[in-house]
Amino acid sequence: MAETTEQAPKTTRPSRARRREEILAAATRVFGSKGYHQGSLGDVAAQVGITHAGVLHHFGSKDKLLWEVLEYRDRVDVQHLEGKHIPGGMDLFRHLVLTARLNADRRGIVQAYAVLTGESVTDGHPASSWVAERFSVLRGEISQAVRDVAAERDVSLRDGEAERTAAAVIAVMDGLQLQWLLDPDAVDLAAATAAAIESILTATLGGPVDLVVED
Amino acid sequence: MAETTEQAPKTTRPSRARRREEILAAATRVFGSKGYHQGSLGDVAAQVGITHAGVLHHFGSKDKLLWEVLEYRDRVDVQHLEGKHIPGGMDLFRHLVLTARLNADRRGIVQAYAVLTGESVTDGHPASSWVAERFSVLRGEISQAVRDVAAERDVSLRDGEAERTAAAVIAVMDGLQLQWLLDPDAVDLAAATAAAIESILTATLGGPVDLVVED
DNA sequence: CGGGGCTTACTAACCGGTAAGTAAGTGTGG
DNA sequence: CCACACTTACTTACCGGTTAGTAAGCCCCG
Repeated sequence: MAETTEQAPKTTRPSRARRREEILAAATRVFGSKGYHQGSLGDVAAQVGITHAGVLHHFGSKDKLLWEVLEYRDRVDVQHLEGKHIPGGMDLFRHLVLTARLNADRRGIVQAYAVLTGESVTDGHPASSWVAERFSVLRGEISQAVRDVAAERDVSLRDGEAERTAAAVIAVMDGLQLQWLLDPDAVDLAAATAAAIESILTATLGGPVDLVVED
Repeated sequence: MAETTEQAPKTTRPSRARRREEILAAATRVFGSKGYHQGSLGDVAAQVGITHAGVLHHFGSKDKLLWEVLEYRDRVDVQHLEGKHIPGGMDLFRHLVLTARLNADRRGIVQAYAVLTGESVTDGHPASSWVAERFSVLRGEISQAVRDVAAERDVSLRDGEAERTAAAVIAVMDGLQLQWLLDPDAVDLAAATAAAIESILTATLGGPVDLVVED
């Protein structure tokens, strides 16, 4: 594969920042398609046309690269929000449904998330605390939205019901992603996610909800 | 009879069947705690006090060992059914809730399932077809149960709604397991699973469902 | 002309799998 | 009832391949 290293394809060598971004994008693809343990620094390096030592030059170690990949994913994930901060109340659930719809065309990122999340359950995995923290934050945000909407509608919630609902919403999104990744024809990610969230919310709030999104 | 001491095999070598079972149990622990790629044959072998070549003597290759581990998990998983075949109709959902309750005390098996399922999303993973097949069968069984219960109640389902509901039920179970594994204090596996399934079914069937299980 | 970006070269650790040897059991014919 | 043939259950040794990480040096750009 490394034929002639001779060639100056670009006018200048990419700047440090740009090169790092290239590597992060490549690492996302590699870790997403092969997992963290099975995806090697050599694989990542090959995708940007350098050697694995070149990658280490920028990130120091594989673990540090993973951490930056995870932060990078977060950045990309909220990119379409375009500055507007993460919504609350019923808009949060519309945002989740919209995200699922967008995800149906971003298989790579979804796969990276699924693989790393599953892998993080293994003992001492470098991503486990990141994933756990992420779940915790998400549960907090979503359960707050549940409480807000319930208050708005004068619905009283049982003890811990907001948290249970939040966990269920996250769970159904992750679980559907998994099934969709393994068999895209068997599961319509956007439709199934919307229907499931609607079911869960309707049951919790005791009345119909409107998740229609137009944009 | 009097002469031939039908001795308990304490000092003798374990029989083939027993040894294989020992190795399968060890492999379940290893793959569950470290994943398939990261868990080595040496790890498995050490747990039964032999070398990695000894493990290969019994199973031929690491891939074949994994396959038998997956079947082994299935066997253990339905063990509590005690001969009675997998139920249908509303009993199937009660069975799922019961399984979740039992799983809360079988962390190892749940972890193995979660890790291998997540890993299976990677390209060319030896377990991917097994997991995909498993999801497919489960969706089929559960969607049939949904249709049966709907017919029983004279509820008409929209096109593909039974399948969507089935996918959501599986998804919420898997997703909650993931969150529970990463933070057992934050999620009550049994309660959250029961509540989520009840929500989804209630929405699909347009009326209350009874998931109470006693045994 | 200096330093960052990168390569080449190397190391030490593992990995799964194979081959060959060995000790212990099992079956059987005389 | 036992000797001999054969099988089973491993072990030790080794192979080729892959891995992350280190060290040192080259080269191009500003």
